[in-house]
Amino acid sequence: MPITIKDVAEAAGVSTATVSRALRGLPNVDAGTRERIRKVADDLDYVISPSASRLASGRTGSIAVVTPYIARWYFSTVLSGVESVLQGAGMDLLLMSVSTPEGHHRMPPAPRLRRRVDGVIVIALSPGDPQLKEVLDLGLPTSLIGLTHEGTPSATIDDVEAGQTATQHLINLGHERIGVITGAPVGSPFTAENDRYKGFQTAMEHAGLEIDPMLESYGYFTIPGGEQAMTALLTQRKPPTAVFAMSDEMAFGAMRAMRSHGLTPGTDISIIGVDGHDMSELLDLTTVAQPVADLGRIAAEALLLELRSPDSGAHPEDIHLPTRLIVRGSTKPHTR
Amino acid sequence: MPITIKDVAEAAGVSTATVSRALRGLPNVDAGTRERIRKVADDLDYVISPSASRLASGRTGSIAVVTPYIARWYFSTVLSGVESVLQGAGMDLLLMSVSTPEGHHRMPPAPRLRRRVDGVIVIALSPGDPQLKEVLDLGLPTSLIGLTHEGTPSATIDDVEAGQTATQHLINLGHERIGVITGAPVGSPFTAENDRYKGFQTAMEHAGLEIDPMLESYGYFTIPGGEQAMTALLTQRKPPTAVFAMSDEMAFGAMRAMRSHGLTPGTDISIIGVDGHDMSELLDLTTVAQPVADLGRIAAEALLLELRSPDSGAHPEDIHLPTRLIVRGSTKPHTR
DNA sequence: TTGTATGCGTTATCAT
DNA sequence: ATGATAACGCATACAA
Repeated sequence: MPITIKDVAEAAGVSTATVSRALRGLPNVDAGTRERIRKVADDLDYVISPSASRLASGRTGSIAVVTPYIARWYFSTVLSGVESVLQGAGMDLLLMSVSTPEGHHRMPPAPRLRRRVDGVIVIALSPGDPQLKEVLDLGLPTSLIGLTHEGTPSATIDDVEAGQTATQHLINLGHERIGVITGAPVGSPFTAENDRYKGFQTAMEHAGLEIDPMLESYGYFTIPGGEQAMTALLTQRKPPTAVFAMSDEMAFGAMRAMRSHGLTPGTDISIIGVDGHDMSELLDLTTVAQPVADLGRIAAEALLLELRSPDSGAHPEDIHLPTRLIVRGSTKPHTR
Repeated sequence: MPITIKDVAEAAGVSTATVSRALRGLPNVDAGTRERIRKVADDLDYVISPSASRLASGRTGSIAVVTPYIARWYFSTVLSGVESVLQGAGMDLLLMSVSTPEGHHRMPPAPRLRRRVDGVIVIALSPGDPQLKEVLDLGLPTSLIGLTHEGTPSATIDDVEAGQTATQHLINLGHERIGVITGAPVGSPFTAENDRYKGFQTAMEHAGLEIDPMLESYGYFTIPGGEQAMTALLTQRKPPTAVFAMSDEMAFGAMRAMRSHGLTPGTDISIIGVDGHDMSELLDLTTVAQPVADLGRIAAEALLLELRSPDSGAHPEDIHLPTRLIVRGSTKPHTR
């Protein structure tokens, strides 16, 4: 029923081959012919059949975004950056979540990727996640965001630096008993998390401060988690005077825990996060902001580039984007 | 290079037609044959070619989600609900934003939808938006979320009720000078917004209270917008004692404005929002919560249903999901 | 229940 | 610069 390339060809008095070339902007087409074909196609309201085009060309014109979450600030913001670029490039964006909104696992994404996308963008999956390996094993052009993997291009921030910056800020304010809220309990496989911890360690060492294991807690990168983590820290015999939370959302929860205990963030206990979350300004949270949407854009652009020149050896492995310390009211000089 | 249906057919000693039927679970296939084919396909690691299948069948197996924003709480949460259902149904989800992350306009979505999806889910576009009309005019099975349109199924909350509930709550607390923060300046074309305002009016009328035009402001459904709006209200000669903000995010901004003016939300001025935003609990904001992810799920399920039975006359037009008043510290009895 | 054969709408190769 | 035509890989009507 819909108009096909054949209809256009007949109406324009040329072959389908010429129509195909003309409409795709390929060379070796008379300028006049091309214009005529364009007009005819437009008049006929012709729309190419993606399925047919894909079948014949082998290219799908679409890119999958694999993410553990959709409704969380970091992920949705990255996603918006990615979408922006892909949309501009005329690429279809296939969204694929690895876990349900409730956090449950579900069908692995890899099988659902095969034969239907030209490339994949993976957001902040844990490097140890088997799902990640499966996706990478697909052998598709891939771009990582918020995690690195040997041999795969990625867009990240310098998490070591971020952790160090955050910690150093607290140190500069005179704090010595500095607590830390990480994501997962034990040696997590999360690149970002590990690196931020390294930065924390480095800063502490340089300052000649000791890391008290009792001042370490974890909050799964969620608000409630951060609240619990902070509560745990507060119930120590000797609570910290400052806390480095590895994400703004955990910091939010931590601030809430402080208030529940009658403490004022900043005044009683300093707290700093990482992210630059929309809400951090509102909550007056000091944070090490990262250009999240840009991470998405950069990764998408890198992938598009690779798709266009599958050969060009010089693949920039990992692109680092700068972070920025934003000092607000949640961190204040230590008063003894 | 990849395995095709032909390879499977040969390996299983049957025709491609039988393989096609067997693998798709169609009837009229011997149970044994089907099993054998399944095993062979599995052994060969066969994956169907979507392009070929689509071209031959005419179905794309994918659904587009058209949304004005991706990185905002309401939209990303709806999206996660939608994705969850579509993923479960084995449908591809094509994400298509109508504006850039910066809010700028871009290529209209309608042309990008043609011939590549079986159905469309539209999230909270303004009823007057030309983009919406274009999408609807595509004639594709469509499901709306957060907006209604004559003749198109939708999943929404009862916004009139929500507005009324919120306002009534303030009234019940003894407030009389009640301000309202809407989204857009003049008679906005936004279904939800208009309805919430109607609810506001109704509640005020029933209580015999007058609506002071000077106590109406707008904040574009954003935090900064809400802050400005509240600031405008606070600089009135006679500020309100309570404010109904049409979204939690605007309420957040409003709370910030209050604090900037040395006022405490709840104690000095009561404020209530609509949404049930993740952060509302943290900020102790009273709100009329809506089941956002559910809206996405319901809409997706409705669309799937329609795709499966294009005929079955009884299309439930608009599905209303219940809201829930959550009272927190931002609203308190009026003290004169 | 199974096989045969045609069509789906392009792309791309090879001529011209 | 343009045309003819063979893939591309599957679905489906029709036969058997």
